[in-house]
Amino acid sequence: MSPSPRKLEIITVASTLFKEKGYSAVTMRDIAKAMGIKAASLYNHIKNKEEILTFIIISLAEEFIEGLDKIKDSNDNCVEKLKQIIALHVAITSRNANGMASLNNDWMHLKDQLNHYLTLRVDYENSFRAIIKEGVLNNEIKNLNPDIMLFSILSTLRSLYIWIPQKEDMDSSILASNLSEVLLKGINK
Amino acid sequence: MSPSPRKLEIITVASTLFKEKGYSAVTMRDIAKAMGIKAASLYNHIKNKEEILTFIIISLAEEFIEGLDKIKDSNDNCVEKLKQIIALHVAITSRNANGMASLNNDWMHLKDQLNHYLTLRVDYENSFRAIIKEGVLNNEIKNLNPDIMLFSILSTLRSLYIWIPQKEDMDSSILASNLSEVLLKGINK
DNA sequence: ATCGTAAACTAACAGTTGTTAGTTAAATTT
DNA sequence: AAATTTAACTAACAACTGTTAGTTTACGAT
Repeated sequence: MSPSPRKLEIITVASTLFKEKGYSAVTMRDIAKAMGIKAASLYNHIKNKEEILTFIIISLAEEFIEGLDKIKDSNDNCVEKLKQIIALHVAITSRNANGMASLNNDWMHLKDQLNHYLTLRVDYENSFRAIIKEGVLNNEIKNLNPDIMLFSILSTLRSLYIWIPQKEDMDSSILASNLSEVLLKGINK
Repeated sequence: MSPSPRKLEIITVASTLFKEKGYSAVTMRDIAKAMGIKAASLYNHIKNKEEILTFIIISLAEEFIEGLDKIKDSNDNCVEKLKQIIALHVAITSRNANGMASLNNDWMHLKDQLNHYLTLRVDYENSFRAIIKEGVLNNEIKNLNPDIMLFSILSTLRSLYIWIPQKEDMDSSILASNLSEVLLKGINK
C-alpha cells in the first residue's frame, strides 16, 4: 500500500528537520511540534521513528537504481550516459533535496533495512564505475584511475542537496548541462 | 595553552565515534567506554561535550584558513593556486579524516563558536571563488559559472574524508596530482 | 613519611527520549 | 440514528542523556 497523505506529510516535515540537524538530533516531539500536534499522535500514522528514516532513504535509493538501470540499457555512448546520470541526480535532488540529506548523512542509523541500502549503494557505484571503465576502453574517457574519476563526479552529485535549494532560480536542465561541462571537460582552458 | 595529551586522546577517540554515527548519536558514555574509563572521568580533562566538537571543528577550520592565506599571497598563476588548494585538502584530510567528518556534518551543533565557524567558512569560500574568478579574467580558466565551478571542486574536496581512509595505500602527492588532473582538465578525451 | 595533584571512581540529579495505553471528539459509513 | 473509523488527546513508562558532587587511588615532589 502507498502511504496515506498524512503519513507523507509527516515524512516531508521530518525530512526538513533531519536536513537541518540530522536524524539523531530530531525528536518525535520536534516533528510533532512542527506539525502542530502531539508526539503521541504521530503513532496513528507511523510505526516508529525508524520507519520515517527508512522510507525517506529506501525510496530515494530505489529511484536512483531504477534511473540508472534505464541509462545502462540505452544505446548511447558512455559520455552520453554520464550526462544522463548527472541529469538524474539533478532531477531527483531538485524534487527532494531534504530527503537527499538523510540519504547522504543518516543511512547508518537504518536498522532493518541497512543491509538492503548498502547493497543498493554498492550496486549503484559498480554500475557507475562500469560505465566509466567502458568509456576508457572506448577511448571516450581519459585513461586515469577510474576510482578517482568516479569519486570525484559522485562527490559533487551527492552534494547537490546542499546547493540546489540555494539556487532555486537556476533551471534544472541548465544546471545539469553546466555541471556536465565542468565535470566532464574540466575548468582549465 | 595547548591541550594535554589525555585531552587530545579524548578528542581523537571522540572524532572516530563522531565520524561513525554523528555527534548527536554519540554519548559521553560511548566515548568513555571506548577509552576504558567512566563518563564522569572525562570531565577531569574537558569542560563538556560541546568543547570536544568545538576543538575538532575550529582547529581544522583555522588550518584551512591559514593554508589558503599562504596560497593566496603567492605569485603563482591561478591554476597553480588551485592545485595547491587541492593539495591542502588532501594533506589536512590525510592527517585527520575523522575530524573532517565533524567539520562537514556536525558544524550545526556548535553553540558559542557557531558564528565564528560560519565566518571562517564564508571567508574561505570567498577567497576560493576569487581565485577562480581571477583565472577566468586571466583566460586561464573557462568562462563558465564560477559558483558551479567552485561548488563542483569543493564538493569533491569536502568528501575526501570518506575516500582517503579507504585508499590508504595511495600516496598523498599522487592522489593530489591525479585529483588535480580530473578536477581541472576533466575526464572527457 | 607527608603532601599535593592528577585522574580515576561511585552515586546521583534533573531533563529528555521513544513509545504505549487508554480516552475523546469529529467525521464517515451503514 | 447507530455504529465504525480516524486522528487527535492526556498521562505515563522505563531507559538514557549530560553533568555534578564527593570520594578514592596512585605517584612524584618536598
